[in-house]
Amino acid sequence: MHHISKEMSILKRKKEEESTEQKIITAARKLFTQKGFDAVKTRDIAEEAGINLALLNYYFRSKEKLFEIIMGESLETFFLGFSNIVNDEKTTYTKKIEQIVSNYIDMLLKSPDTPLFVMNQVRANPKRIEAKKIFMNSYFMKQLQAGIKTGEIAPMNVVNLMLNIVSLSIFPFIGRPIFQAGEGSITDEQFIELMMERKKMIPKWIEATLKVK
Amino acid sequence: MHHISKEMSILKRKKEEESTEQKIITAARKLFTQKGFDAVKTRDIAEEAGINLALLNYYFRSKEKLFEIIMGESLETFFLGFSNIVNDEKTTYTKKIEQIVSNYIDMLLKSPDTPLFVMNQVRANPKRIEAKKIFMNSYFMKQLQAGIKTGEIAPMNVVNLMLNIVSLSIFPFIGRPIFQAGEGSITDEQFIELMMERKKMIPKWIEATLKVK
DNA sequence: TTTTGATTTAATCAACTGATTAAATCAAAA
DNA sequence: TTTTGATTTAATCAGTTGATTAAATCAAAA
Repeated sequence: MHHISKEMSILKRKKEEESTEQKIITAARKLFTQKGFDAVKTRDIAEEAGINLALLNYYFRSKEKLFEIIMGESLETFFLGFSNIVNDEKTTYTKKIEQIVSNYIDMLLKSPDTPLFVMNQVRANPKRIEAKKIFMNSYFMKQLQAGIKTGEIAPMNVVNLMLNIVSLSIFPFIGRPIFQAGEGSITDEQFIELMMERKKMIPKWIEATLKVK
Repeated sequence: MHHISKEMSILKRKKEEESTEQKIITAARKLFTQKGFDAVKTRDIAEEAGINLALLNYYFRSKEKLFEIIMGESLETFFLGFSNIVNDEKTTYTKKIEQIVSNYIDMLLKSPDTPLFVMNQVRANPKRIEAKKIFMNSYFMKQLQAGIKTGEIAPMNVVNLMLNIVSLSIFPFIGRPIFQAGEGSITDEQFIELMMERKKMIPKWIEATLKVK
């Protein structure tokens, strides 16, 4: 019964700084991505959002409901851009490699906790993610196979190629806490700088592997 | 008081299949690495170990205590082999690259959940891990810099080189649930086969990147 | 057989947690 | 001013969870 009024309120609250719904989602996203589902308490979310527990359940019926929203967002962030790039028929495969790398590194510089969060949740609750299918049926895939046929690319398992591109782009963000732990470690600025360099270099490195027999 | 008798029992129980302590640790390792600290209940561990809750607390005073043991094991698994390889003064840097890759892929084929587990825990509770220090002070490092000086290796940030080696080796295991989700996905056997191929190829790919300017 | 320590059973605790409810408050629209 | 909906406060509930305890059982050593 309470929830009918909710929808109407959204229309009313026109251009305020941030709606209560958004405050809750923002807080939930921060905590869920940082600590995972089980480690986060609904009371923590309410506090982080600057509201109270009752209101949280007034907007989102349950912790699970709220979580699913965050999860959906993250999956979209993670796969949507990829899908668009890889199916563009106007770009060369070389250009696509650059775009995939740029896309991931830029995104991860903004949301560094996303990959660990996504990997955890996918493992805990195997979703219908068709990452491999997207790649296998992509225009990018056809371009690569054409390149192999002409000899421009050395024969190789294209799945391994794809693994290489995403590994080099994503892993540094997953392993970040390890490189940044301890004394003589990297500052945040140095890490960003390093990733910017990788953004330039990964496509070149990948190109080099395409010549390896 | 109960815990004094525990130590003595270890001496007694000579060559039985598996001590109760070990059964508990094995169960805890399985569950913790699969699901993380918060998602695992002490009752789950007891059940998985085939004993009861009271006995679990009789051996290990608390869930935390038990967790620290598993965590320590995992960190050791993850970094000890690496440290040995990288400081061997008798092998070439090329050989070291092969060994690092082999070491990680072999280990991860046995314990696929370790990296995600370690990354999660390190982030949640930043430990004094000196991964970067180990690498920076290693003999491997000196060999690389010597190679750059002679021009055998193109000038590059050695941290990026290290990142490349571990990214290519480890990430496929972290991303595994994604590649294996959905319909037209890879079987376990195919995944292992793919990793065996990577074990051969990654050193070659890395070699290729060493020539990139 | 007696004794000792390992293990189980079962009950209990206190704290936490997700969720709900009713009443009060508040701000803004009508 | 009245009304309406958003939000708070405070209390409560039931289920979970980590942990402890006492008594019973069991197996093997002494």
